[in-house]
Amino acid sequence: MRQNDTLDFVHHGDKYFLHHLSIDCVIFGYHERQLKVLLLKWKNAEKWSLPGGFIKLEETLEDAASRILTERTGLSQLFLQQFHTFGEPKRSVRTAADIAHLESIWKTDVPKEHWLLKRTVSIGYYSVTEYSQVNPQPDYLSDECTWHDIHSIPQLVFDHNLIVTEALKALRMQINLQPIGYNLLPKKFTLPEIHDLYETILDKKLDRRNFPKKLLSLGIIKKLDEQKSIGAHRSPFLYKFDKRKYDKALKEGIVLAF
Amino acid sequence: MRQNDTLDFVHHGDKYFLHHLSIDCVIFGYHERQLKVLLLKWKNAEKWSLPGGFIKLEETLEDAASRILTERTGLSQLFLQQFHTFGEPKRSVRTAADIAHLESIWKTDVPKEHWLLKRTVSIGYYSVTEYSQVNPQPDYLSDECTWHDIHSIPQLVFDHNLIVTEALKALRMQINLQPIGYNLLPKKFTLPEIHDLYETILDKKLDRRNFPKKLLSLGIIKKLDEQKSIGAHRSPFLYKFDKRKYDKALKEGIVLAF
DNA sequence: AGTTTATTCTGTGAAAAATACGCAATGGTA
DNA sequence: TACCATTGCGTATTTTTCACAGAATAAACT
Repeated sequence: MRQNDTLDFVHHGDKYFLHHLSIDCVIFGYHERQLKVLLLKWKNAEKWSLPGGFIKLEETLEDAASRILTERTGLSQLFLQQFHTFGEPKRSVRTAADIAHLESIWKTDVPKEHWLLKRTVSIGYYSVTEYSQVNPQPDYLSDECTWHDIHSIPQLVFDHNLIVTEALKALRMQINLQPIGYNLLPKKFTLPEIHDLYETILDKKLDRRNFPKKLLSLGIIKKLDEQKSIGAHRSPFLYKFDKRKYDKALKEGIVLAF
Repeated sequence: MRQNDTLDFVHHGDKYFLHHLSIDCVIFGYHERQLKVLLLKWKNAEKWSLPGGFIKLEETLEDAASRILTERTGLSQLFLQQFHTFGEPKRSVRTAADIAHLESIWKTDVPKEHWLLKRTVSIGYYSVTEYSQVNPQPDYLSDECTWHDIHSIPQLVFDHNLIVTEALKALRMQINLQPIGYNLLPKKFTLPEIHDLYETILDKKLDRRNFPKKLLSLGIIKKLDEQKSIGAHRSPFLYKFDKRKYDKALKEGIVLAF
């Protein structure tokens, strides 16, 4: 089955997919002050890569990104954001195939003008998710599918290290223009929790006293009368997002300038 | 000659260019409080379009964007910035060809799987230039090549109206993170001149008295001892960019928050 | 067992800095 | 001397910075 899938993809993929184009997804995972990236390890290869794939002939770019992500990792319903398109001439799927388990297929008979040997331009998407509850599943092309800390990313195939760097840059810029956290925090959360989230993503200290003021004055978060017990310390108040104002800020943009 | 070029492009372009991919450039032109966009009018057609073209097999995306721009408009050496990739499934060059002077070629014999009929994903680039000294020249595919005020852009082919809107959004966001003006103003300029530039691009009022403070405190511009004569009015002081700090801000980013 | 002390985290108010804005001063021309 | 765009000044308002008081619990002590 799986071997047939692979053969079909290699030999007939050119009829289903746009040539020269691919999509790569940088999925950031957040949990308890840690920011990670989801990487796949190809079968019989030592190098890691981003989840990626091709675009069907009659599919929007967003749909393709979403489908690829689900196929490769089992994750779905993520908010994906396009951030840059990478197209150095030397990029091609061949390099990948060389180190993957497709090797045996190539060795037998590979026409010089095969679609997978062509130069490939890749459109980059990123997303952020809470990773503690999620259990990503590798597909038939991959051995492993695991989270890697943003500070210790291994060497990746092609220009994928560059893609991760650029995605992180885009995410950090985006955070100043759109709210974040609705999908990353529990329904009710404390100020330290959302504060930690922002500090981790931006990788810098944010003043504990000023931080809530902006979000509160914009009405994006609201204070509740409840408090959370956190053991041997003063109980922090709980907050929740004001979904209407949150969505409005998401749509129209804001200037947080953290 | 020109007809031969066209025929060669239509019949053999598939051997020189990446399929399914194109580049569109939004060139903003600034002059005396006016922001315009450079548009081409195709021969024998009433609709306007952005300058665009295809990517050669062994060419970086940036080189392609730069080459396309020079070929279509005669402009060169512009700083181009990639901002988004557009790929709705219905996009194809065919729609364009239908209304262009290539019509006659299509009518005779056009194979269903011709490369120009395929779905096309377009990578968007933008730039800003001083347009008063520039005289854009249409190429052999176009009748006209003229500047259109940002507030009265005609109906464009495909999704080009959307591309212009998105480019403008990206430019306005970019302005808050990087300095602008080095290529748009004379070596020595007055505060009102650079003030007008920012107001025009952002399309909103900026306080006349506080505006210079940010640029001066960041050291990006420096006051000179000279003044400029502007007729029957008080002579404004001249300023110049501090190229080192300007380039540093360009590279590392700043937060202007206008 | 009850009380005190120590620790660690949350929460706010007051001072400083930056920004907004009205208004007056400047300088060049007619 | 009237005009007008540019410039500078002074005060009101907002935003940012910063330090200490308060709360909750565990451990130590009597």
